[in-house]
Amino acid sequence: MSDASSAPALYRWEGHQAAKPVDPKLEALVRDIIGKVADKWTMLILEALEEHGTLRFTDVGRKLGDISQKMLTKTLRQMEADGLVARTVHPVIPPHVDYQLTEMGQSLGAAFCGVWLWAEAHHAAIEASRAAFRARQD
Amino acid sequence: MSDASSAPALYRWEGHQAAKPVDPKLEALVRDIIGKVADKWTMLILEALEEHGTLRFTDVGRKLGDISQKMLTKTLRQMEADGLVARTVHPVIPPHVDYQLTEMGQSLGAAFCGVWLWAEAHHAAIEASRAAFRARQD
DNA sequence: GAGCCTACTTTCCAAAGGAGAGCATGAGAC
DNA sequence: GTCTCATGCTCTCCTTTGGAAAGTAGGCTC
Repeated sequence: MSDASSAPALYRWEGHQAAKPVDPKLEALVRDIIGKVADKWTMLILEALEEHGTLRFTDVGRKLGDISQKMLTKTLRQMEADGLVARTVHPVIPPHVDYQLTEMGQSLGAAFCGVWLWAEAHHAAIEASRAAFRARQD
Repeated sequence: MSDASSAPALYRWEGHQAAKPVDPKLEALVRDIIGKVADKWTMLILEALEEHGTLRFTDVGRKLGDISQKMLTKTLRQMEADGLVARTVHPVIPPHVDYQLTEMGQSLGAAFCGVWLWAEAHHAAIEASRAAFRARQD
């Protein structure tokens, strides 16, 4: 309200407050990382590699079960670019490519561990909530 | 390999190994929950509510900054259905709706805390990896 | 020389998501 | 009385993302 004098009277959805105690750059950066890392496929690949150690391209796909090859390629590339997985190409025919977690990938896997445990602990409560919500909607 | 005799010789991308030590039902359920919960907007809303306590609809949108109203509505509804947030409608004009984390939402926020710390701790390393990856691509 | 094997790539199509307008409705301005 | 605004959505386009399936390279086997 303080700076509403010069701003148009219209409600601005995209407006952002200027005064923030934390560093906005760091905030945005962390938010970007979260946006990339908090991806369904990233988490699932992370878990598969954490559990099985080194996996080949097709094996990762099989562990996940229902990922398309396009998304598998894309997500693995992104994770490689972010330094989460190491990609080892054995120059043989037919091609042989191994993927494994880097140290950073392992640490992220450890950080996500709590979320997995949470999901395992609360899946019953979540399903109950969904049922109750559905009943409430009627 | 054991059941390859009756299966077609073609490589089946969508195939899945039958012998697994863990319960496949639980595995699938947890995977589904992770797929829902490991959503960019869910995590960001969770953090905003964790940090600010109770927020109104438009305030949540402002904290996130770049979410569309459609996704905000949809994600909040999903989180409400999953029992992560409580939605309180004050029947006044103009409408006033409050959102706050439930106990379960708070526990999920705590579980994600490790991921936030990881992101804050490793953002420099990630950027370095990205730069190196880009240079490697040339 | 036909086919296979593997890690992709490409193409086409469906689904998800963003931008912006519209809606209901009563309080306050004029 | 009439006009406008404020708020939490909802609806309608239109762009981007993601899935399914076919294609590719190239040495190797039959």
